[in-house]
Amino acid sequence: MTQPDLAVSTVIFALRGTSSENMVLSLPLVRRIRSPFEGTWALPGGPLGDEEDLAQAAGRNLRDTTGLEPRYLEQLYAFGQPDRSPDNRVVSIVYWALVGGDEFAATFDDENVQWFDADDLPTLAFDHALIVEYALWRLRNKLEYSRLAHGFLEPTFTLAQLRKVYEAVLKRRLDPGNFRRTVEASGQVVPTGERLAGTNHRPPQLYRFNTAQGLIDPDPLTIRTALTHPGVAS
Amino acid sequence: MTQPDLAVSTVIFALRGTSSENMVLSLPLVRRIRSPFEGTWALPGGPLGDEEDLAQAAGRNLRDTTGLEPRYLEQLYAFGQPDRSPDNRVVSIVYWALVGGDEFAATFDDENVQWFDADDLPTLAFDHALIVEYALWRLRNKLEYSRLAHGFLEPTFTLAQLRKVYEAVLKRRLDPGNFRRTVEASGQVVPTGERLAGTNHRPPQLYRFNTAQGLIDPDPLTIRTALTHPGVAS
DNA sequence: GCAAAAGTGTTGCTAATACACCCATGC
DNA sequence: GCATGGGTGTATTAGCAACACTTTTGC
Repeated sequence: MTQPDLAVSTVIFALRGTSSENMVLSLPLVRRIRSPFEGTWALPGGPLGDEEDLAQAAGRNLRDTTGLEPRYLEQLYAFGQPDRSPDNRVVSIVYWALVGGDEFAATFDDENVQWFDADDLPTLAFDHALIVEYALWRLRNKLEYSRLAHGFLEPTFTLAQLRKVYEAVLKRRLDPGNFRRTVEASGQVVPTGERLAGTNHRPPQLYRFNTAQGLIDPDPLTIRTALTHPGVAS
Repeated sequence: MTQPDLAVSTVIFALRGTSSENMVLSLPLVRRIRSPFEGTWALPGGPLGDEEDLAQAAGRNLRDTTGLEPRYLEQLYAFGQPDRSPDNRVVSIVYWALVGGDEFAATFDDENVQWFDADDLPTLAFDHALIVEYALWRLRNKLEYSRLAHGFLEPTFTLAQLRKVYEAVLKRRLDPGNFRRTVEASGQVVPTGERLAGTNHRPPQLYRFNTAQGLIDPDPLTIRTALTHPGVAS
C-alpha cells in the first residue's frame, strides 16, 4: 500500500473593479510548467510544509501566487479519487479564500499567474474545474445564509458597497432598503460614525465589520466557540 | 520536506433502541492496541487503499469495525495540525456515517470495539474528542435544515418513528402535527399506502424515503446535480 | 366507553419582500 | 432647482410554532 502524495490547493476569489459599477468575481490560476498537463491552467497549490498546518499552507499558497493577504480562508473539501492525476496518486486538500479587490495592484507580475473571470474559465488541469465549480457554489451559498461579505472589502465601507459585493457574487439585484435592514439586524456590521464625503448625493454612513472574527477559521474551532456562546452562530 | 502519513477515519452514528421509547445516539470506538495512546479509545480509521477513493475507505472502516453497512456517508473535515500525533505526522480525512439501529445484533463481538453514548464518551486519543464534537454538530445541523433522518430507519417507517429519531438526535421535543406537515411538504418522504397494525391506537400510515439519493454522496458531486436540476437542492 | 396516538384546523408571530416616499448632498 | 443615491416606513406574504380538536384503533 503506497502512501499517496498530499497537496494543499486554494481557490482564491477577488472582485475586480471594487467600488466601481461592474464588479466581476475573479480567481487567479497558475500555468503548469511541468507534466502532467504542462501548459494548462491550474489552481495554485503545493505540498504541505513540515511545520505548518493545512490552513497555513493554503495561506502560503495564496501569498506566493498573488502577493496578497487572505481576508477569509476556509477548508473546502478533500479530493482523493484514485485517477485524478495520471501519474502519482495525489490527495488534495482544498481551501477557498477571499482577498480584497483594491489590492489588485499588488499582484505579482508573473506570466504564469493570471486572473480569470469566474464565469469564463479556461480548460483546467486535473479535476480542478469540478473543484472551482464547487467552491463557487460554497461561496454563493455561504454568502446567502451568513450575510457577510467577509473578505472583499476594505476595513471601512458603505452599505451600498457591501450590497454591490453581494450583487456581484450572487448575480442578482438586492433591494437597498431591505438589504440595509437585514444587515443591520444581523449585528455583523457596525456604523463607525463617519460618513463618506465627495459623492453627488447624501453622504453615506461608513461601517466596519463587527467582531474581528479570526482571519483563518477552521470550521471545527468555529463550532467550539458557537457552542460556548450560543447565539453567535446561526 | 517529509510527506505526512494520510489516514481516513470515520465517525459512525447509530441510534440504540430504535422503535422503542428512549433512543440514544451512539457511536463505536476502537481501543488502540499500539503506541501512541495504547489502550485509549479512538475513532476507527486507517490508511487509504491503493485503488479506493476516500469515501470507499471510510465505508470499509465502517464495515470492518462494525460489520454494518453505511446508510449515509459524508466527508466531515480534514485534520492536519502538525502536533496532533506525537510520533509521525498524520493528516486525517474524516467522514461521518449513519447506520441503522435495528442492525445492532450484527455488530461484531470484539472486545476492542465498543459502542458509547454520544453524550458520555470516554477520554479519546489524539484530537478525536474535537472531531466527534464537530461531527455531532454537523449531524444535528444537517438534520435540522435538511429535514431528513437519512440513515437511521428501516426502508419503511411511520412519521412518529421518524419524529422520534429527530427528537433523539436533536434532544428536544417536536410537535407531532407540525412535524408531519413539514416533512410531508418537503416531499422527501412518500406514503406507501400501507398502515402499521397492532398498535393500541389508530394505525399509522407507513412511509418511505422518496428519491433513492445515492448512499454515498461526495458533496461536490451532489452540487453538480443540484446545478443541473435546480430545485433539488434548497 | 376509555386510553392513546394518528391526523387536521386555526391562530398568531416573525421574517422576508415589494415598493412608496423622504433626506441630504453636488452641481 | 434637479438629479442621485442614502435612508425610512409600511403593507403583503410565506413559513413556522403553539395548541385545540377530531379520528380510529385496542382493550
